[in-house]
Amino acid sequence: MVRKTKEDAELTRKRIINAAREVFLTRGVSRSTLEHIATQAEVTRGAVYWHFKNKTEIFHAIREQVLLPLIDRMDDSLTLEGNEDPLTQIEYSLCQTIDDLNENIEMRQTYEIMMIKCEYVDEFSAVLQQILDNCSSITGKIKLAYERAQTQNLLAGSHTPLELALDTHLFFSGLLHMWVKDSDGIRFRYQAKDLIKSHINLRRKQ
Amino acid sequence: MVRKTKEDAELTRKRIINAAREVFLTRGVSRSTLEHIATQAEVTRGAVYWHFKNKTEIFHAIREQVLLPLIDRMDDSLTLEGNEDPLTQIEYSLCQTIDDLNENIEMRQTYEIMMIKCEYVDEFSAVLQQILDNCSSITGKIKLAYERAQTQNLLAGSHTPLELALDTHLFFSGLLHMWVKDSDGIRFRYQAKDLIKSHINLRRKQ
DNA sequence: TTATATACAAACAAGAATGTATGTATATAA
DNA sequence: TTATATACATACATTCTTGTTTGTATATAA
Repeated sequence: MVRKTKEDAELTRKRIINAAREVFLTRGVSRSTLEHIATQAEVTRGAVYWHFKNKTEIFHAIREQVLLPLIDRMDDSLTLEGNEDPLTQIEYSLCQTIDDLNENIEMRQTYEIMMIKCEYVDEFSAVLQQILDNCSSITGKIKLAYERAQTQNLLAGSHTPLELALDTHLFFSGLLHMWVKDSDGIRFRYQAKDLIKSHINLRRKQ
Repeated sequence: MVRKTKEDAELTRKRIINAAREVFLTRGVSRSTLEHIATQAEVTRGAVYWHFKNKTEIFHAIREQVLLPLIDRMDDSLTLEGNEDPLTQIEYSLCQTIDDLNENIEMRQTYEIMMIKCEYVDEFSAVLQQILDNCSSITGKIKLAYERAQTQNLLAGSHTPLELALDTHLFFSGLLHMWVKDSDGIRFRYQAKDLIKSHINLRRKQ
């Protein structure tokens, strides 16, 4: 039977997005067909084509649903002058992301899709540039925090905030990739936050 | 015309592997058809099916061609007692990998395929476990080097070799991912070795 | 109250990709 | 010298997907 009100239609749209996330996760983006997604969403391909032009548009919808909130949160926890010292602020910010991954299924699934269930070619290759831009932005935020740490004489050694920020960002990128791949949780998921703490302590003057 | 000798056949096999690497790189693994690969290799699908059971087998052939030599080299440069101090040994070992990526087209292409042109589902998901195992192995090697560094009192701070090794490995994982994504070279490729040097200096007692 | 746009479902047509089966020329072993 | 296995090329049948088109029930605006 046909959905009726605008609210119903919006609900259908969300069902399709959620269904697509599940299907992408288990079958990979390429092997997922609109029929798979429709079935999972308990609608027909007609509904899918009504709400989205094609699979790529669904993909982007999934990305936006999760990534936009994340960037905001990351921004806040790093930029806002908190009552914590800057190094602890960085530590908490990274740990917060790990907590998010653990608690938020949609975010976890989306990260997994973006990292190991998607091929960045053709329509998707533009996403790579977005990712790089995003990284620059995050590194910039971390750098600001390290600058404050430097001003407050919290840092061990004589490394520039930029060096430290790049190193931290690369560490965290690696950690996220491993976190996602380590679906058993044995190698990285359980100790992710310890690794972060340890990473930050490396820079802390004792 | 039909290839004749065994040497010719082996040559055809290699042509197919090389062709597949190129095709995978530009079209992604999923969207690459055996017809694409055959055309690129200037043979027909008949030849491809003669040498390989299917696309997955070609994928694994590409992986083995590059990854096996790499592991050996990484092993050597980290395990062998060189005349360098252990920290420099780690640094050189990581830099060596970057040099390899810059110089060896096949390795560069293969890394790019494995990281951003492949979906790890179904037949490919087993590769994830291999990657994790590989990472454990590399982390173990790095840890040994850090242990020697500790014995020689080269380390700043009071961090365990395991902590340091995990941190270094995650840093390097992140770096490789960024290196691959940064096809312009602007953000990471040009300064990759500086980042490594900086990372190692962070641990060095001055 | 009626016309129209909305929100889908269902049917259709076309192309693409895969695996297999068959054909064949040549090297090689007997 | 001949039989056979090798190393492919070619042809075929089948399945999957996709995009589009058509149909239709219902909400909503006029």
